[in-house]
Amino acid sequence: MPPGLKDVAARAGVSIKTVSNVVNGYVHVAPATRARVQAAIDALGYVPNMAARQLRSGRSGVIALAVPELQSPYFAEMAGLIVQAAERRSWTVLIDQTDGHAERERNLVAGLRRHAIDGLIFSPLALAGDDLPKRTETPIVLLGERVWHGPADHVAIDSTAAAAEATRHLIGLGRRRIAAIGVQEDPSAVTAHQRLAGYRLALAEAALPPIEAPAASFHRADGAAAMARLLDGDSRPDAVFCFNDLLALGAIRTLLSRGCRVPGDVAVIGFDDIEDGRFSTPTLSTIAPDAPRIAQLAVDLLGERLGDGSAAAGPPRELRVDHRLVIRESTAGQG
Amino acid sequence: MPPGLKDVAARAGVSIKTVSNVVNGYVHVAPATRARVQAAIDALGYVPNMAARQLRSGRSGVIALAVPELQSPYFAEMAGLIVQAAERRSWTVLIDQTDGHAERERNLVAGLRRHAIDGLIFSPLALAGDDLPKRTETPIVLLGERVWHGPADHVAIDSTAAAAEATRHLIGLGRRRIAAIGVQEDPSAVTAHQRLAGYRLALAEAALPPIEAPAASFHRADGAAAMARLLDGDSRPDAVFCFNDLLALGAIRTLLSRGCRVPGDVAVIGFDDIEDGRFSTPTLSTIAPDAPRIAQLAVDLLGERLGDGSAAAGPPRELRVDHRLVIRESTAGQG
DNA sequence: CTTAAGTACTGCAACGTTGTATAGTCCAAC
DNA sequence: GTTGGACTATACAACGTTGCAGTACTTAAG
Repeated sequence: MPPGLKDVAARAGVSIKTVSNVVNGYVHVAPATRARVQAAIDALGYVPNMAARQLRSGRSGVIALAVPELQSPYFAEMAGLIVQAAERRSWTVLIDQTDGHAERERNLVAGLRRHAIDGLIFSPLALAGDDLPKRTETPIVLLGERVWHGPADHVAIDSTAAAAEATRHLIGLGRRRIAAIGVQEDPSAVTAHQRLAGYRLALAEAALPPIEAPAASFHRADGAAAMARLLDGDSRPDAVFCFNDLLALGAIRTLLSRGCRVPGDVAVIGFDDIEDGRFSTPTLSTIAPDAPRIAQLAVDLLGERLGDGSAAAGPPRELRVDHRLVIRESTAGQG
Repeated sequence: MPPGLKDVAARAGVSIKTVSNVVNGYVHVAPATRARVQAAIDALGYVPNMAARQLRSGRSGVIALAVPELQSPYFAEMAGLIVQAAERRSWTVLIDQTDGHAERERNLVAGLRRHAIDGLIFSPLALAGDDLPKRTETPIVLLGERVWHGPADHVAIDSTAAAAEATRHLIGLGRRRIAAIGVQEDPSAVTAHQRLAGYRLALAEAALPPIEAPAASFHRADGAAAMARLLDGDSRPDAVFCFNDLLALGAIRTLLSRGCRVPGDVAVIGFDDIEDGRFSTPTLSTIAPDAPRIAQLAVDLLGERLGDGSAAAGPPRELRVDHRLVIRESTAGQG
């Protein structure tokens, strides 16, 4: 049985509350007493019991991060950054995988773990904006592209504008048959829809016809399969905008294994700027969201809502984060 | 203020304990009472308070997973698998990033969060076996290659044997100048040492000279840099065994960008079988640990230690998991 | 000398839950 | 008609912590 305040108090010859005061850095404790208590704490190896603390205070010091899947590098990198940002506030992060199932996402928000976490950073995949309850027990920060004017705080880049930029880059290379990989029918697939919108916008500006290839999900295998279908079809593209980097890496794999040169025959651009793309062959042009800033802002937003002060309430905030077009070999190389 | 047992009890006209009994599925509750209580629970949206439950029971239902970094695909994939395995026991997983700092790893084991977690799955990078305390408050399962006969349970593949296999594969291709990338001086870098041992073993069998290239850490950039140094040096290799897949992908990037053919001029093999290697160009030969099984066993081991029954005590267990040599284009391709 | 303010510390209650002890009811068996 | 057992429900105490109220002493001001 680990020692409690009681045991420390007995050993130091003071009351339980005094020990508590020392632990919490309360000012009015005589130096001599403080030293005596501290000695007892060290001797017994006392560690505060978080469960009891939480029971009293209602705060656990734990925030949850819900992502579709850690196996995707983008989410893994984001998770890492959020853990780092949370650490600066000495919060711990509990990671939930939703696998993109709407029901799991709904359960999460409905607050199954309501008492265990102080806040939730949520990167929804299947959940549409309307699915979120108007007011939630624990503050929620939404991550990634979302419908604006939702009921919760959210941090995102302007996905549509970024997609348009990527497409315009391909157009600027002189390409005319520009395909998009990653199209999804499901109306709740907001990411796919926003990137598709940007793609269509840019093509319309240049009066070029869209070539839209669906993808069941956003993994390498889906990109490889979609590219294969495009190559087997009637309208072989000379450039492809993939809705994320994994799709792009899969597409490049198919292209190269069929003897197509990248970017010579087909230029490819992705989205997310995962580390893989910086070392792939060819290296991958992409849209780079300012991921560290997204993580920091998400944590800061939670921090404001949790601050017992005034800023806790207030209307949902929508923070937009910058992105950059990163041009690498897959669109500008010699291959 | 969220409702508690008290509120439900008042609404259903029963005692607090009866509500508790309903919630916990205690058998001897009259059907009528149960229904009435359940109705009150639903009406109020009662959710048990985990903090209070933990305070009573000493169990939080949370296990921690400590990995060096989520940004590395291998650890991200492993984290995902462990979250899935834990979910089957309805445990949640709290993820800690140690960044490979020995001090952070030590703190973790010393149990800063001792009261908050029921168990720890730990993938140490900097911590040597001796650093672990003999007996810990919370059960610990070690992941990845470890010195055998340590003080805690552990699950690992036979890293040395696997490294030897990979090296023998290169020898079998007829290569004679076989380099290793990922050598680390630090005696606590167990992974690097074990893989180096396997490499040396296989080379010694074939009476071939070792060519050993250090790497500061196990990222793509380190692999790229190490490969560049090898190519600039005197003994240009015709094959490379990289201590993990990221190093290998970095090495391949350097080779291709300098006009070397892979595997034509230099064959490359990695270790871990991360998803990237299945879609890179060329696809990456590698050693594939049975990762889902590692995750499952790690969680099961914790489960046994936490089982209030008999199996809780007992000497540390060492579980070995299978691995496979996966041959892809980077050693067997046409390039 | 009285009052007020500040310092150092203590004791009690409460957070929401569950284990143990207990009490009452009902029915069957002796 | 008593005894014993199974069933149903309750009361109380704890788990370890902290907020609040309160006591006792010291110092400074009026």
